[in-house]
Amino acid sequence: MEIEAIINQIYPVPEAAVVKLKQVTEEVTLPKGQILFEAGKISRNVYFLKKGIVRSYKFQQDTDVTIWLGREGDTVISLKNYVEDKPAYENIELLEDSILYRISSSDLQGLFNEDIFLANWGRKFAETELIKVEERLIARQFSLASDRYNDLLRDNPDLLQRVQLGYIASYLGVTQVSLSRIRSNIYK
Amino acid sequence: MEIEAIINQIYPVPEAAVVKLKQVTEEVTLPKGQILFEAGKISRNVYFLKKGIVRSYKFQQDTDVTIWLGREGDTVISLKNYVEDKPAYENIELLEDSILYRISSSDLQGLFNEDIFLANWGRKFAETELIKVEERLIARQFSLASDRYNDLLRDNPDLLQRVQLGYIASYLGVTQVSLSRIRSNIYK
DNA sequence: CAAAAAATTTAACATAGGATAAAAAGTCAT
DNA sequence: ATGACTTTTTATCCTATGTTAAATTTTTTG
Repeated sequence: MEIEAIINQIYPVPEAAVVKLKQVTEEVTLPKGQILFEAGKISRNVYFLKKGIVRSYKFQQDTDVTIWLGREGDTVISLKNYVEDKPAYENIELLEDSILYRISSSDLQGLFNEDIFLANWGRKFAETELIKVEERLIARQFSLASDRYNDLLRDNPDLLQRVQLGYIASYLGVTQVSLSRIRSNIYK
Repeated sequence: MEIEAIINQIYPVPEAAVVKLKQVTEEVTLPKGQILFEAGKISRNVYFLKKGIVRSYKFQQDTDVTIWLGREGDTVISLKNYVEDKPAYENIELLEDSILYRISSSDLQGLFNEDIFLANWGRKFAETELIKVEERLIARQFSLASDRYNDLLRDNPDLLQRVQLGYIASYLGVTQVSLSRIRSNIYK
């Protein structure tokens, strides 16, 4: 997915704004396993995924919980870095060899303060992500793990192909064993 | 809490921008029980809470789940209305007689497109809310209901005073009965 | 202030999903 | 291909939390 398409899919902006963004964007190819963000550290970068898949996870109390999965066209940031300039609470790694567009946070910040279209573009990005996360929080409350699995299967079948089940499990909010049970249809 | 303080607490903006916002702001006093947003409907307003308390909730499968609780200084919006101009999925009601600042979405939208400071202010608002929701989602995974209750007790003791426990329960992601058990310290 | 209504707690029982461990299946390197 | 390692499934047992209903307590209202 090309950078221009990614930008306009988040929120359409005039060509001039796209050009400004492209000027500070660098394309990088990185191998599977590469860590983009590390818990406890500050990274001054933002990425867009041209090709590949990415996992954000948190390690706590001996468990590894997947917070988010990203694919082509998604924006990869560590919220604490991006919003508050503070150390990340999560790790973000590449699950496949990937091609990414990289922008430094300070360049992006500079553009936000200088171009109103980009400022509104950044606003839309955060707003859209906000809805997604709120919907996930609500789904945890209203639906069974098996329903959440079936929803994922319906809406994002490719994720299930490309991401190992242990990661999917905690993304859905259950243990791997439990997800395995769900899949084998003990329930339903 | 005065409108100027609310605005600058979200993200500081120049006085000129505050003035623009204030020009389109109206102060309204509304009684307890008043519905600000209704599921399935579009409302073209945004509110800031000067005084009072507010609850956002969703009714589904015979259960009423509290999504969010707001108090003095908080911004009250329906995400689907605000971001996508679509019908709300939640209801939002006043839990106390309240005083609010009201702005029409179209006025706000107009300011976002005209004033870069306000556009970035709107961006910061969404970003900050995004972090809060993501942290709640993560807490659901890592902590027991009793821990989440104790965290709320520590960080927001006033909410527990002002909001009935049935609402608090689903906000924490448990049933009222379960919260009652937690409080009576069967656990811990 | 008494009656009615609403909110909270308590009790008894049920279950989705967690924990641990072992078996099976799949992947990778030599 | 063969063995080593990783991932997924299966099995057993267990617990936090759900469900329903009844008993209290608190709040509201005539």
